[in-house]
Amino acid sequence: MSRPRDAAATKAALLDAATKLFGERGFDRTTVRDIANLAGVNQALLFRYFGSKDALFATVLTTQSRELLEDSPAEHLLRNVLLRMLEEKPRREDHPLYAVLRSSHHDSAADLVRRQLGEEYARALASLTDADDAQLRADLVLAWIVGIGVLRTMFGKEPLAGADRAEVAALVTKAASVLLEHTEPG
Amino acid sequence: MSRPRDAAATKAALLDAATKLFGERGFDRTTVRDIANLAGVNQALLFRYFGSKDALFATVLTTQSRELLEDSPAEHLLRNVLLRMLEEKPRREDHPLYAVLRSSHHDSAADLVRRQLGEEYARALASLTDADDAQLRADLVLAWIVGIGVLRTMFGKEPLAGADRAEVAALVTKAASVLLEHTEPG
DNA sequence: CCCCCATGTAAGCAGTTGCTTACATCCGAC
DNA sequence: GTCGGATGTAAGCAACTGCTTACATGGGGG
Repeated sequence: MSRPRDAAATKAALLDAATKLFGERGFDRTTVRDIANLAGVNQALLFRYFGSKDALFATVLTTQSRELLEDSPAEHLLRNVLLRMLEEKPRREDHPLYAVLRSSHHDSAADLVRRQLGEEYARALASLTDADDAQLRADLVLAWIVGIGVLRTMFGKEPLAGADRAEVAALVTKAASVLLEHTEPG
Repeated sequence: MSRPRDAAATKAALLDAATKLFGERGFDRTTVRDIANLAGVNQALLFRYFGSKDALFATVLTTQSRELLEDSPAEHLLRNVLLRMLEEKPRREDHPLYAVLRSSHHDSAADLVRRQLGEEYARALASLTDADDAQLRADLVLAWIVGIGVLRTMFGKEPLAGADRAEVAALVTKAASVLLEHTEPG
């Protein structure tokens, strides 16, 4: 009884619950029992379908960011990521960055995934400039996005936390364009 | 035998070990046994002198923040803070920032860092511009500095983590000057 | 119809965690 | 000296963790 026998729905429920809890509490403070309860699923199924808590975390990160990266052409990536980060009610679970920030891992598969994500964002941003140090410039822009997320959601720093999205986005894109502009011929 | 009977030294050893480990691993991934071992102290003493792991964490943060004081002339503040954030090893006073970032819950800890960030840095940075939204601009610059620290020390993101300090500082100051410049009369 | 396996469940295992307890031992006050 | 509290030690407890196992069950293919 109880659950409909539907593996796909069960997996999805687990992934949703994990996404929410990892984003809100971080990896360590989220237990597999919490995830299973929120999903309304027996916790043994979590291991059947995802293998381990680490693997589930990795799956959460990759699926989340794939969507964002694929939906945004490079020239709009900065703005899109920024706006997502600046949403009125910061739905923490919405952005994998929050899960990453609240879970600092120096071992395990999750660390690898985090590295890959950073590379993907940086590569996309680096394509916006033809400067010699494009990669470094991209890292700096990425750092800015991360820092804004940290101050807003983890520290609640005012006035940034309560600032108007458009205003913030305008200031950041203006300043970041100094780093990401193409050199004009002539 | 073993330890000299010196409560003050024991407390100090525990506090030092806790400071180091909380900063490196965060609250959750640091165990009281780790702290006691690093301090060379029986773990029962940790509870005798600090009450609980939570209380020890709070003590670490408050103790450190009292040490955090840096006076730089406002015009050089950005550069000084930047260079400091780009140092190879984070300073002792920088640890509360990372300790909090690596520790997912602890609201009081977040309050502490927020207050420091606001009063120490943001106010000074805000004095660098006369724009209406000086505070917001200062927060954004501060967010950048924090983000750079996160990518370097927590994520080890390359090429940023291994980049030349001066080069990074040059790029950041150039882009940040867009936000912090004074409006020219006429 | 029946069999079989994908799906779901209940229970528990081994390791770790924060914290406590019961007990030695030292040292200063008297 | 000796008494008592401050200091240090060893052991263990109860709860929680990720994960596994042994077992029900239902539905689709033969």
